[in-house]
Parts: sequence; C-alpha cells; structure tokens
Amino acid sequence: MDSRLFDRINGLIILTATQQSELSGLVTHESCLKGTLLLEEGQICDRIYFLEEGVLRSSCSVDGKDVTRWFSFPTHFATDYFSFVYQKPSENNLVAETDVTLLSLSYLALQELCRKDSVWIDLNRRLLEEYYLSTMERVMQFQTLSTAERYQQILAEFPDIETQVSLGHLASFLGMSQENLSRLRKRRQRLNT
Amino acid sequence: MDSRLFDRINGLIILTATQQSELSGLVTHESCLKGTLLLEEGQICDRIYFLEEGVLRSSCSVDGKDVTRWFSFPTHFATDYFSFVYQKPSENNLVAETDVTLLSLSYLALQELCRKDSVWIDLNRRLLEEYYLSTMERVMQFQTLSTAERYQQILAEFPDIETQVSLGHLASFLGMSQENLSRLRKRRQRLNT
DNA sequence: AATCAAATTTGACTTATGTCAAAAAAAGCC
DNA sequence: GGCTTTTTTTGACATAAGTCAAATTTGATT
Repeated sequence: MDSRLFDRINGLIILTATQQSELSGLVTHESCLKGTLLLEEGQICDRIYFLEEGVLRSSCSVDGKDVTRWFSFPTHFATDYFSFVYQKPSENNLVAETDVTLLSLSYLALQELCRKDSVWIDLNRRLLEEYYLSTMERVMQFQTLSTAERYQQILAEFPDIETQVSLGHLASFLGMSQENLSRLRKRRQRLNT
Repeated sequence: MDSRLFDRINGLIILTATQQSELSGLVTHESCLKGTLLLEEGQICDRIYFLEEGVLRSSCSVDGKDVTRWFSFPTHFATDYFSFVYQKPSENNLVAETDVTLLSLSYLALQELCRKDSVWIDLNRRLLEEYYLSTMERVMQFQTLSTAERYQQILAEFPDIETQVSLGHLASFLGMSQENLSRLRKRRQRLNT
C-alpha cells in the first residue's frame, strides 16, 4: 500500500521485508487542505513527511518579507532537517501549497527505529546527502544562470509547478521579482504557441 | 600539536583521548605551494583535508567556463564529499589558492576508523550537516541579496579574502562578473577611506 | 631594471532586472 | 451570480549588472 514510499526509500538504501513492515506500522497517513500549516517558525518539528500528492512549501521571513526556501513534490521527503533531528525550534514554516496527502513519522517513532536498527541512521544520512546535493545544485544555478534560465530549468524539472504554486512564491524561490517572473512566463507562452 | 584540528572536531562531537590519538596516528601533515592541484576533475578523491593555513578553492567547469564552487579557510575541512565518501570520480577540482599547510586523512584510514568506532561515522554526519547548512545559507543569500550585499557579507565573514583569492575567482563564487566586483570593491574603498 | 604575462580596472554601452503604481484577471465567498 | 479580496499582469521608469575592448597595474622572470 505504501509502495511509493518504499520505492523511494529503496532508491536510497535496501530494506528487508521486516524493516519495511516495521516502518509501515509507525507511519501515519493524512490529508491536509491547501494552506494547512504543518510547521510554524519557532515550533519544534515533530514529524518527517513523505509527500504522496500535492506540493509543500518551506518559507521563512527575512526583514518582514516571506522567502520561499524550497518546494517539495510527490515522492519526496519533507521536514525541517535541523529542527527535526535536533528537536530545536524551527526557523521555517512548512505549508501545504495545494491540498496534499502525506505519510508521516514522528521523531519518537524514528528514534525508536534507529535505536533498534542502524539502517534507519543510514537512511537519515542518505537523505541528508540528497538535500545537500540538491542545495549545491541550486547554488550553481544561481552562480551561472540568468533568471530566465533558472525559470526554464525548474519548468523542465517540474512542468506543473505553474498551476501548483503561486507566482509570488515561485519568484521568491527563484530569487527574482514577481513582475519579472510574470514577464518571463509571458515571453515563454509567446514562443511556445 | 594538532590542537586546531581537535578544537574543530570537538565543536562537532566529543572525542576521548584514545580516539584523538587514534586519529592523530593516521593523519598526515603536508605543505603545498599556491597552485597545487589536490584533486582534479575525473579523479577519485582519496583524502579529506583539514586546512591549517591558506585558502583552498573548489571549482568545476561549466560550458568551458571555470566556476568557483567554494573556498575553504583555516580550521575547516575540505574534500569533495561525494567523490570521497563513495569513491567515485569527482566533478570538481581542488586547488591551493595560496600556499597552504594541511592535515589529511586517506579514505582507507577513515574506513578503518569507522569500522572500529561509530564516533567517526557521527563525525562524518556532523560535517555533512555543516556543509548542508552553509550551502542553504548561501542559497538564501542569492535569493535575497544584491551583488553588493553578497560581497559585503563575505567580507564581513572573511576580511582577508581579497588578498587571498583572485578577483575573478571571487566574482565567480559570488555569481557576478569580475568587472562588477571590481567596481563594487572600488565603491567600498571610497566609502571607507 | 627591463620585459613579459596575467590580473585588474576603466569606459562606453547594452541588457536584465527591480520598483512602484495602476489595471486586469482570478479566486473565494455570500 | 454578484461582490470582495487576492493574485497576476502591464506600463513607465530607474537601477543594477553584464559585455566588450582597451588601458593600466601587478607580479613574475630573466
């Protein structure tokens, strides 16, 4: 039933049937409406989520302005890594950008798993490595690409993103003004049609 | 003798005296002249370095152009994380940007340590977390700061960077043209003096 | 000290991108 | 379905930043 979850995990580490069922037993399934705040700045992040459907958005506020730190798409894990792992107050929000369905695991449940089997620690590391890699990739995009190219890249990776997240949030994620993004989008439409 | 190394490690995890001496026995001390290539694109990264003096630079080439991915300063660890940990060809170069002195540990030596004591695995994770955190910080700077502000930030963090790395490399790191950085620098001098 | 090569600065110019304000469109709500 | 609020688009303009080429400075080498 949680096949997408295990497909994803198996891309990172190999789990035995026993390990899979141990995890299954601890995982909670939930649905949230668009706009649901899964984590708020200042709170301790209690859960790690696996996104089945929809889009999540992480943001923080800088000089009173909201900055989108990342989006999370189906089959990806989402949490505030440092708040979750070290159980300290988060500096970020985590919001359902669309209606979402997700699986989640609590900190305590994961602790319990890790105590019994180091494979879960390995998984934690693999996930962290993946976060690190994609963050570095993003830095390089900022170093080498124009706003138009960054926009094009994210469209190539997530073709539906335009219908899923608001223009302002996407612009913030890409590090450009909303007006600029609106014009880039328009230019693109003219070329495609 | 390796006190700066252990000061640094103790900021991440606590080592016993035994653990410290085990590590000490495996660490090599070396000096390199400016320009020395510690790792070249395509090679497998065999060592993790601890920088005692000088500056290292990691770069890769994108469309024939050299892009500076990061600089490393004294008391920091430097390696190509993925090439080192998974012993696969690196996509980056690692160069001594000034004369440097460094300590280093080979992959095999670290493997040996990890096999005997999980504290070294923890250290690996801590280091990875630190890399991840600083990379995210950098993304946010690109999202929210102008070129002038990014320049100012790096100066605040590394006041001597101007004398240690070339303008072109710094510009590439900051994601701007060399000419622009040159003018920012000049504007700054006018204000300060 | 003279010469060469590399790095940096400068000028002139173009293009990209931001800002502010207003208009238009879309989405949510009785 | 009409009203309100939010989001997106558009226009006009200002500013930031890139590009190219030339000049200058710096550093290394003899």
